[in-house]
This record gives sequence, structure tokens and C-alpha cells, in this order.
Amino acid sequence: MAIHSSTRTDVNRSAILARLGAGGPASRADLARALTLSPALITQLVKDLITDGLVVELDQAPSNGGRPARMLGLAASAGRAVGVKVVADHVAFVEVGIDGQVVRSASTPFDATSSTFVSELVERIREFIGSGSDVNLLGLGVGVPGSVDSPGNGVVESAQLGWNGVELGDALRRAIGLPVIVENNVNALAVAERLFGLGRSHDDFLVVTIGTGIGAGIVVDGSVLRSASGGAGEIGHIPVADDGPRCTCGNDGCLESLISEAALVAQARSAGAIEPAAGIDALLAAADGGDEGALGIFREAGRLLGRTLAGIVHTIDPALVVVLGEGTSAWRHWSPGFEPAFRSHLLRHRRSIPVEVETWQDQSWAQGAAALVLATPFDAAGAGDQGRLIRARLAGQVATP
Amino acid sequence: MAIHSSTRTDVNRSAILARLGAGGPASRADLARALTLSPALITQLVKDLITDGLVVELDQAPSNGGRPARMLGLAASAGRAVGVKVVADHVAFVEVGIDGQVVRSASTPFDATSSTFVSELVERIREFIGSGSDVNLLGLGVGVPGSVDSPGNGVVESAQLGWNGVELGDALRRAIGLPVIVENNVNALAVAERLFGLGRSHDDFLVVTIGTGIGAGIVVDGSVLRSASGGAGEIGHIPVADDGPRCTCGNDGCLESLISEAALVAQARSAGAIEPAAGIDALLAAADGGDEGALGIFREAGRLLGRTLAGIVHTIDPALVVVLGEGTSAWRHWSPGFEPAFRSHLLRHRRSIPVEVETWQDQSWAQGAAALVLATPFDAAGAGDQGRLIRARLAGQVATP
DNA sequence: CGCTCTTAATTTAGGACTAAAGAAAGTTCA
DNA sequence: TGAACTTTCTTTAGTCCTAAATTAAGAGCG
Repeated sequence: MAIHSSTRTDVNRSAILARLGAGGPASRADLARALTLSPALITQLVKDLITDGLVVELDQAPSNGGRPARMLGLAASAGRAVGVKVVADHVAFVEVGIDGQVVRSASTPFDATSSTFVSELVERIREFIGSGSDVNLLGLGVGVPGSVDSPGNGVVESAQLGWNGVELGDALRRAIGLPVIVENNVNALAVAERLFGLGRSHDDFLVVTIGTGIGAGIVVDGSVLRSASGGAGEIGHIPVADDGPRCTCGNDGCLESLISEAALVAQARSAGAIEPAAGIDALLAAADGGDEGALGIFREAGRLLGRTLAGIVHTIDPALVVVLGEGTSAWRHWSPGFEPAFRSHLLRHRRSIPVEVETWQDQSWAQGAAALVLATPFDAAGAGDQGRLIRARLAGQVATP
Repeated sequence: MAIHSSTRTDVNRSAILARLGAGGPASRADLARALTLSPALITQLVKDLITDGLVVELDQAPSNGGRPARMLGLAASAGRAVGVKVVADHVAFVEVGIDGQVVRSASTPFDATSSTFVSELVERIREFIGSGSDVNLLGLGVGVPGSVDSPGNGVVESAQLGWNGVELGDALRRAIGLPVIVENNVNALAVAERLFGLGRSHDDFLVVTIGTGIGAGIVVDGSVLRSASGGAGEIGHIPVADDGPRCTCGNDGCLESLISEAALVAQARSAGAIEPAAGIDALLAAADGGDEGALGIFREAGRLLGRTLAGIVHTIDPALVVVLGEGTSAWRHWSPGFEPAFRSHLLRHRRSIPVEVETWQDQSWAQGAAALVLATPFDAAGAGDQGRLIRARLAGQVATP
């Protein structure tokens, strides 16, 4: 019932700005409908935002049969976000506008297992922020492989990084002086899909990543599912074989132990489909060249993924599946195994569910992280104190000449 | 942001009443905390509810070190709900108070495949309601096996009942003249668990039913997951065997095709563990008598259920699993297969997740249905127009002498 | 026994928001 | 070409709710 986390005015002002960013120019009537606020309130809020130099009136739209609408757009200075993606051996950065457009990006080496990894990360982040222009930064979004207690707090458990109870959020807040949102990197991708991608027109969809790891971001009723301890979406550890290979998690027969990039490479090496020192690029090249062993490895991976995703579709009933991650570069070889396995295990009325594979770039992970900041204006109570600070920074701006 | 479905006063009054029903007596300060409303507003609303005869002041609680609280309780006349559970061959009814306590119940034969099933159902419901006392009925909750487009609308797809696009909600509203909420019966059980059961202290948990069918109700952030078309939780159709038996849905190797009651009976007959005309009761008796074939069938069912639920726990990350349904009477035989399979396929930090098996009665399904009505005061926008009507009926009562 | 502290409940002033009415600016049609 | 209608935007009056201040009623302690 009550909104505690921000003043209501901050919530509304930041929602208007974020909506103009994510959705493009809109009229007052559009904003009232989209944000379910009365036209009277929108008029008041927009008047103040225009006075504060954050919103500008654009051309009039053609009439819809009545008074023509006056379109509104964002002023150029309306704030930016930085996204950081952390993996074991490097860190990627992007700086984006409120519309999600990438202004600049960078990537630097990094050792997540070093005993001074936090201060090294802080240094890298300071360098990236310091080399940007003097535009208002709303906050920092950080995506990590692993689970996070809550995005507004940011305590990380990550086997891949070797981190156990690392208070990353607090450390970065203290060192950088910006609001910081920390989230699992696949969940961050799902947030980005919801805001800027194919998920914009769906309240319920599934993001699946293939590549180094196998993971899922589950969007339900417009929000990413985190559940009890922030660990929803760990589909890589769904058991799919009773006596399958040993997984990095210690169990046997997890999906990931069979279809992660490392697993495919290991199978290919064992089968002689590639040289013992070759990697995934060689496997893809072999499959492209028609090698039956390589094709079979990808087909079987697709089959296992398809069957497993069919079960997930029955469990959570999404309207769309989006496939992302480094592994998508090989999707043409996964698909022959994936499609029949997936659709034949779906109930009849679900067999036409769309599965979309999007164009992947390494900076996509960092864009996902940045989206964590950009999404907070849409959730009045979301991300606790950090969310409130971000909304205040977005809503409280006054443009300087 | 804006609440459209009820006047705010109705939302708040009905929330206070429902909270006193579900949670028992509480002070004004307790209500303010539980409902996240200001103490000032609670004082105003409670004053009116006392004047209207719906709430009574009880004894003072012992002091917590400050001013002793004045406890509040429900007046006896504060409204009831009727729950109806429909299966292929009978209908079960309960009438419950706002606290969920069963006031009376009934069960009658019914033919879901009859061409006049709607009017037969209407007749049964009228008989049950007509034989009750003259207390204010807030609404009718109906649980069905199958999927429902939305609880406030109530269009049913059910293979088990042979219903396809049946506009049950509209038909019942027209004929009975009460607000009607229709939902999948396992989802209804999850609502009841959230309100009155083990789920009261959890925002994220999983309800699993074993018996005639295998289903799940998934509670996330305090609400039951429905997703895109209301079909979340159909875990019975998760594929668990590549070339398993043919399922009633037409696919092969679904979980349900291996561990539903009918599947267990078929396996037992094939194995000679029971007579060809015997049923589940004979299988349970044989297992209780130490028959190895019978024990093996239950153990294998438990193993498959355990492995599948481990996958679901990784996908949605619940804090608790509650097992319900007719099949729980045999849980002692499922458990030896279930427990090792379940826990060995969980990530290390999840291995201690509690799995609770609750006492089951056939009227539990109908209690779940009644809970659909009782839950609506807690969701300001929930169940559309039906929710608004229920809240208005609860909030708008004035007790007559 | 009286003072201080804590917690509960109430009152007050003011902010936030909406429903409804009205004004503005088009399109359509006779 | 002017009236009627539609859609957008603005203004007004009132409702709903909270933060803060105040009052009430206990426990604890010297």
C-alpha cells in the first residue's frame, strides 16, 4: 500500500523520465496511460520537468480525431548509467543514456581470484568513470556470475569467481560514491530485455543463456524472478542424466555438465572431432565444415537444452523464450537438435511458443548491468535505498546552462 | 501507482478485516505494521469499523514496555465464503469464515461430461448456499483441474473434465448473483497455504500435489505465479524419460505418465504386485505389508519426483516445499526414493530446504477454492471486477441487530 | 512514590493525487 | 462554413493519506 522508498514526487518524476528514455517521445496523455496516473498529475509533473530543463516539448503529433497531442522528449543532459560485467579474467564497461544507447565502452584484464580483487575493481571502475564526460551519472550496475542476496545490498556468492559472501555492493558504494545495484548477470540481461528488447511487449518471458555457463532470467508479471534467496534461474544445475558427468558444482548429470562450452569442447576432444588443444572456435569451424562428429555434439546439446526448456515452459508458462550468450554464434548447429526436442515435449497449445535468438556482443553483458540502474524508476519500491537514491538523482536534476 | 479496482477505503477496510481473520486478533499498531499503513489511518478506519459493528475491541495486551495495546477482533457476523471443487464425477463444497475455519461442508455426485453440466453445477451450488444460514456471503471460489484464463474472468480449459473454453465464471455469476473467482485447483491450494498454512511465513514456496494428477502451485513474492496464460505449475508434463509411456496429454515420457495414481496402478498390475482389478488402496496395502514389488514402485515414483523437484528448486528457488494431495497417504513409501534423489541433485546450499507433507482431506480442495475469495482483500488490484466486488462486500457491511 | 522511558493511540496540518468540469484544437459531415 | 464530435490538456474541488506532534498508559528504577 504505502510507498516508503522514495518521495512520491521522485517516483513519478523519475518514472516519466525513464519512460521517455525507454519508450521514446510520448504525449502527456500517453504518459498518463502508460504510468496509470491521472492526466492532471502528469500535467503538473511535466510542467515542472520542463521548467527544470529535463524534458522538452517536441512537434505536435497528427490528430487522432481530437486535439492533436504535443509530444515530449528528453533533454540531452538527462542522466546516464554505467554497467560493469565481471568475469574471472576481465571486466567490461559501458556507459549508456537513459534510452539504453551505448555512449562508450571499454574492457580491461582483471583477476577475480587475486587477494586484492576489490581494490583492483574499484581502480578499474574509477578509471572508466574518470575518462567520461561530466554528465550526471545515476548509478552503477554490476553483473556477476553467481547469486546475489538482493540487488540493493549486493553480497555475492560465485563459484566461477571464487567469491563467497563478498560484500561487493558496500565496497563499491564506499569507494565510488554512487548508488550501486549488483545482480546476477543473466537476471541483468532479462532486465535489459524487458526494458529495451523483445520483452518490451511481454510481461512473462524467459531469457536463457548458453556459452560458458547455462542460465536463465525469468520475467514474471513484468519483474525478474529472484525468489527466496536470489537464486532463481540456475537452470544449469537441473539434473538431466542419472549418471552423467561430474559438474563444477560437485553433483552429477547437471545440464551444464553436458552442454556448457567446456563440456562440448571436452566431448569433441574425446571424440577426436577437434585437436586435443583446440577449443570451441575449432569445434564450430568443424561443424560448419560438415564434420559429423562436431554436428552430432551440437545436435545432442540442442536436444538436451530443448527437452529441459520444455519442462521449464510447463513450470512457469512464459509467452516467449529469448536465447542469448556467447553460444548463440553456434545456434544454427544447436537448432536441429533443439527444435524437435523442445516442441515435441510441449503440450499441444504451447508448441508454437516463439523462441528468439538475438544478436550477441560481449558488451551485451555490461549493457544488462547498466539496465539495472535504468529499470529502478519503474519499480517504486525496488532496490531499497539504492533505488531511492537513483530515483532521487534522476528526478532531482536541474539542468545547468 | 494508482489503484483502479476499488475505492481505497474499500481496499483498506477489507484488508483490516481479512488480516484479523487470517492472522487473529491484533492491535492498531500491529495492523499498521502488517498492512504498511500509517497509525493515523488505521485509527480512523478502525473507528468506523467498530461503529459499523464489524470489529470489536478485546482485552488489552500486556505492555511491551510502553502503552499496552488494545487488541481488536472480528465481530461474529463478518462475512463468509463458499468454496467449490469440481472433479469429473463429484463436487465438494465448504463454507468458511474469514478466518478460514470450516463452518459446514458437503459433497454431491456430478457428471462433468454431461451436456447440461453448467446448469447441474448451478443447481448444486444453489442447494448448498440455500441450506446455509443468512450470513453475508462475500463470494464463491471455484477450483478446477486445468487452466483458467484469469481468476476474475474464469474461462476454463480442462482435459480432465473435457471442457474447452467453458465460460464458467460468467455462467455462475449470472446464475448465482455472487462474485465468482475461478482458478486451477492446485493454485487455489497454494493460496490457502499462503493465507492459513505453512506458507504464512514465506513469500516464496512451492506446493506440489501427488495423486490423481501431479501439479504445482508456485508462490513468488507472496503471490501465486500464473504467468502468460494462467498455465504455470503444470509440472506433471515435464518430460523425464525419452521413450517413456504415453501421457494423457498425448506426449511421451511426462512425469505424470510415470507417477500419477493411474500410472502406479498400471505398473503394479503389470508387475503382478496387485490383482488386475485392484487399485491404489491395494497397492498401498501391499507396500504396507512389505511386498517388494509394491515398495519398488513407490520408491521409483519418489525417485522421479525427487529428481524433477530438484530441477524446479534450481529454477524458481523456493524457501519451502509443501506436498499435498491424495497421494500423501502413501508418502512413507515415496520418501525413501524421494529424499536421496531430491537432495543429491540439489546444489550444496539448498540441500536442507524443508519439505513438509501436510495432513490431507478431500475437503482441502474446496477449502483452497474458498481461500480464493478470502485472499482478494490482500491484493488491491487482484481479480479485477470480482475482486472489487468482494472487497466492497467485505468493507461495505454494516452489521444488523 | 515520582520521574524517566517506551510503546500505543490520537490529532493536526499539509502533501499528493484523482474525478469531474472546462478549455483547446483538431476532424467530420451536412 | 459552422456545428457536432473527439481527443488532449488544464483547472478546480475534494478525498485520501502521511509525518509530526501530542496525549495516554504502562514498566522500571532510584
